[in-house]
Amino acid sequence: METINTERNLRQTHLIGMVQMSQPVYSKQELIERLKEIRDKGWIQNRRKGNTGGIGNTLEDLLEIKENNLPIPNSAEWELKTHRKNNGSLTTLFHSEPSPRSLKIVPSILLPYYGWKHEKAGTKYPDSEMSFRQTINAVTRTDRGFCIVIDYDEEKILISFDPGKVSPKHKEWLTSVEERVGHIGELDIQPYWGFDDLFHTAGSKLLNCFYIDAEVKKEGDQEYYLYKDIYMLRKFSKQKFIKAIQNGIVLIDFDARTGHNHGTKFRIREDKIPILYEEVSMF
DNA sequence: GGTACCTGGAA
DNA sequence: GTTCCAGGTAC
Repeated sequence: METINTERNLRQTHLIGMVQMSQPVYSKQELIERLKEIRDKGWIQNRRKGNTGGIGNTLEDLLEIKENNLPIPNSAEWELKTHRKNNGSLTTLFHSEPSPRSLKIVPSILLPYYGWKHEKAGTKYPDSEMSFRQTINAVTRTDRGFCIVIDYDEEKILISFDPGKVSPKHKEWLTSVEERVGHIGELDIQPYWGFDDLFHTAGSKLLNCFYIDAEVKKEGDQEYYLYKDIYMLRKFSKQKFIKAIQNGIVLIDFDARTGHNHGTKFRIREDKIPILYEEVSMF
């Protein structure tokens, strides 16, 4: 395993890499140094115009790494996450489709029976385009009546629907749901994630994490990033994770339209990622 | 080529 | 903070 730590060598390795060899490998301390160098460069132009993931992709370009493949030892145990400061948006932790998987419950049930007409149906998309987008937490129901329930006895978390909690603004939608489903009440089949499966997915992806909190500015239609706060987070905690769900800090995000199910995400409120870990370092 | 993942917003 | 939404890749 070779260690590369100069710009020139990185470039050479990258060129060689294009014809066959592996990426450069850093020690964790060297990766932190590289991240600090990038921070010290100041504002950096987005290199992936038109892609909303530009902030993360641009950082990956600067590190000369492939997506989701950190060039450090035990890279399978590490994740690189980039987040925009001050935009209030959620950070995606990982994706996981709910059980029972065989039912493909999102595209086969939630979207057709509980979805609504996509706002761009008839323009960008076909007239029949449906949408089911819900960001759901365990503390309050959404205005369409969905929430997360944690069942400690059965060791699973599940999605609940209460038509009595649907906001009046969605009255027409509720009526259409009743017509489509045939009756109204709790979901006949509640999507769920078993604790074991969930902890396995979360733990294997989030065990350790480099988390970069970046500032963003825009000049014209061009974005610039300042990769400012560098965190090293170690030892993902299942206990803290389930508690964060219970407290409404971690949410479940359904994200499907007819032509594209973006997948079901576990997401966390801004800047809260460190609370999921036993050890937090900042650089 | 379909499904489940990845990276994330804007209002 | 909530609601609704985006372009991509791995297999």
